[in-house]
Amino acid sequence: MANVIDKVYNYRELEKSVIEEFYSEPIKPGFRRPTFCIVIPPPNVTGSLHMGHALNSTIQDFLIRYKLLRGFDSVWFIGTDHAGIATQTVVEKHLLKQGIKRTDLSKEEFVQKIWEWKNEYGNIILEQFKRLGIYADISSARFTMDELYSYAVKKAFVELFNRGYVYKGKRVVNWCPRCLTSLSDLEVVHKPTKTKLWYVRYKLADSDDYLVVATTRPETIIADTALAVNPKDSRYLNYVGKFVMVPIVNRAIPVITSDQVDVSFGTGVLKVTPAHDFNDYKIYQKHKNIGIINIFNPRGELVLDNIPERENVSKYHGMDRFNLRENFVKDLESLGLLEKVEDYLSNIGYCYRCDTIIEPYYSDQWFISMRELVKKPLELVKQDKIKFYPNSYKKVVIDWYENIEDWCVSRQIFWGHKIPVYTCRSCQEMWASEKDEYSCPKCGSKDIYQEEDVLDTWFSSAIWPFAVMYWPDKKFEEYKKYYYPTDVLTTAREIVFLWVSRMIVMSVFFLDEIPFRDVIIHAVILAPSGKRMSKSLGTGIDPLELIDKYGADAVRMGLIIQTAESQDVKFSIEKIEMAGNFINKLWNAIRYFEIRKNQKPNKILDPRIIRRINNWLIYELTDLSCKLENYANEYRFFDYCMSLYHFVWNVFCDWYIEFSKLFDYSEIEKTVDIVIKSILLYLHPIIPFVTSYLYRKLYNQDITQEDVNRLNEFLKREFVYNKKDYEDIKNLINSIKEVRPFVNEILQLGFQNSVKVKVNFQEAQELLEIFYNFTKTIEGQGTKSFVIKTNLGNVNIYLEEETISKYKELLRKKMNEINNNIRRIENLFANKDFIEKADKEVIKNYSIELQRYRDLLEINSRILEEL
RNA sequence: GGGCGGAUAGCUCAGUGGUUAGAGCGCCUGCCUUACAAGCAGGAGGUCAUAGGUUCAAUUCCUAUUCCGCCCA
Repeated sequence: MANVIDKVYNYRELEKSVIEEFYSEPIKPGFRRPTFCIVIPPPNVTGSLHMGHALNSTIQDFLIRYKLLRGFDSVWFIGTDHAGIATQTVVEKHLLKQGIKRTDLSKEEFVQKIWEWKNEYGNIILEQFKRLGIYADISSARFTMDELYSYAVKKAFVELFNRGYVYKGKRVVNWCPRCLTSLSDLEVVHKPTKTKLWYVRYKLADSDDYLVVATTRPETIIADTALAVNPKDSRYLNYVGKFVMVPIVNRAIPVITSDQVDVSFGTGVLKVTPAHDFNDYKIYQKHKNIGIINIFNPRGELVLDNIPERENVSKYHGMDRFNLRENFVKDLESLGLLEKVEDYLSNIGYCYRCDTIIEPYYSDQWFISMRELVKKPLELVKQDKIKFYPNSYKKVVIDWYENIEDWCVSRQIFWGHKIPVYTCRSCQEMWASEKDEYSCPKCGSKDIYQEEDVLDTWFSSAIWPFAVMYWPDKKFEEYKKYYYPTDVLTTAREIVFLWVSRMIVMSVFFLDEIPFRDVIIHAVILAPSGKRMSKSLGTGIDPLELIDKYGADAVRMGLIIQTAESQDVKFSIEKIEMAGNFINKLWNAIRYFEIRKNQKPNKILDPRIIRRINNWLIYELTDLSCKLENYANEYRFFDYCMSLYHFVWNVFCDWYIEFSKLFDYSEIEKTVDIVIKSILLYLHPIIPFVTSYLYRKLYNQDITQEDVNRLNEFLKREFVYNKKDYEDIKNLINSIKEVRPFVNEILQLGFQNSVKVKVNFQEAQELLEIFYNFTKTIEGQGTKSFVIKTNLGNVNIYLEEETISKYKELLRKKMNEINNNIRRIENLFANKDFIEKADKEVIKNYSIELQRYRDLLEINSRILEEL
């Protein structure tokens, strides 16, 4: 029979053919129990596969395939996110390359362009997922703006609106003057930024005295409506209630008190600019009489309309924030109102999409009132109804819920779900509806309009786990029965608040049910330099290139073995190579047995020995499978991989295969078969391509149809575990390992092919032949020898005359070590406290150890004398 | 400012209150030994960040410090 395994493991061809097999038929939900279900964190529709996706998807696919092989109806819901601002920005840039500016197009035309772009490029990332081999029905991927999903979003909003959780209000929000939209707190990235602290004089209205204010934003002086000092600050108490004149503007503003003023910052006097600063806005809410003046338009340029003293600042009209700052400071200086300027490191907020400095901006926005909504989720998380891996995120989420702020959900961009709120121009009635509306339900007027703002992308993703199962359609009921709540959510830490915690809120609100039982927060893979991987910084590493170079299996396994728990790791290509080498090893091990089927060894030992060895291997396998199950259940993917790695390489290949070379194939066949089947099944969640391929080749079966539980039952039924065999073979291996270095050295000194030994394995005499074979030793005696004491018995190694002096040296060194160990343990025993307080088990172990060392010392010193 | 995590071999990372702290890569020695040179057999290499404390025993637990990273305000 011809060998079925190629000599060379060629991942390219192999993976190409297996991909076709994987996706030849859609993978459909089975609606049968037991089920296992995951929803994917939907990647942005603009995205292309990056390292985060690769790791995240590998983990999810691991779980999906692992459960699949354990008889579960394993379902993975996938899809993409419309990613409002992100997509709009990408398409804007795309159009700009063609010479089209956003402002050249009407809103409708622009949205049309985005759809065109989405239809052309939007599925790229899903196709890329195939390269990773994910076990999911890509053909039925959802999109957060597909028709049904959009309906779900509207339905959700309307429900919240009708139950009083939505309100519209004028507030200071984070505003991006480039994207021209508000942002939620979570969409603002704070970065320490070098700037200056300007010390500005504010003259009192009724005297020449003045107060000095330190500010990082002198341009907003124009919008000042008060100065504030801390009520405990005795320096300024007699100024409280007086008025000062805003420099240049010449507006009289009061000096007020506020606990929020930090006495140690600057001069301890704060300028209050409610429309352009969050803290100042808070002060304003308690002192509404001071007023609020918005001086910027949405692009962050000065407009005069709201400024009562507009004639005093008309020269600045139209200047943007930074230009205004420069000019304003210059004028302050020339007027002698600038006392000093200091360098200052300030934590400044930037737009997470375009990196523009955020402007706090007073504007009309829609909010979801969160305080009530998080109450139940908070309890559920506290009670561990949802578990976090690692557990430390539990506290993080709890803290966030406990300090929750209302959620600004309106965005002034074009791409997204329009807020489904309508207003009647005739009677001012305002209502929300998931259907298109044409007339006022109250007065019947047709003169109505819908809100122009769209919803925060994260609003639509917050309902993802159930919307993806067709909520609120009737179909959802059936899905819910089988797949809700989902089992695991796997995601990156950066969206724990943006997404994870909000999904819990929405799921509990709409379904009175948690969305998932477990949340895995995986590591962040940094560039080798330790910096964040980023395309714009050029620090990104493209997983697709890695797949081309090393194969998807190696990439998957390589990613898993470099990320244990959630500690961030620097990407190491060595781990990918390590995985590649491992797969090659596996390939060749399996190939070896294919070859052995038709080949007899030169030398055949007593079959009783290999039967013991078989038992040892089965014992190791059983032990392994217990460990693997625990690791998988605890999401310890690293440990899962590495224990398989060591079993395959250091147990199966290094020892079993080498042993097997001395025995007839008929003696190993049954054991080899079950071991190979097992390791292929266990490895399949990590390296699906090569395992699918080999399984088909060896057994002409689809590995995904197999069941680990059945295999384990078969193993229990057909094989015996024999602890004695296990321990003897283990000891044999250890004794070989102990003797080898010495033999190795002796052989390198002389011209012998083997070293003479006298071995005393009293209880395992039949293993001697193996021992000789594996240590390059022969049974025989000389005059001088030294002893190596192993768990199986003593081994005397005989020396040639010319090597003795070298070995004396070695022996002395060895005895020195032994002496040190003896002394260490003797000291321990001399300690009364130790004898009294240490565990008896520990003391016993130490005394056994001590005896061993003493025996060893005795033998060695005798040899030293005799040599 | 508040919170969290990290510091272990040259590099990237595991791990542990109790024998001699491990892996991969790199390095050194010897091998193309009939599955695999993507390999085999060996070897060198560690004050487990620093200082205290708890303990019979600390790299492991506690406290402080330093450095690095992240999150929140």
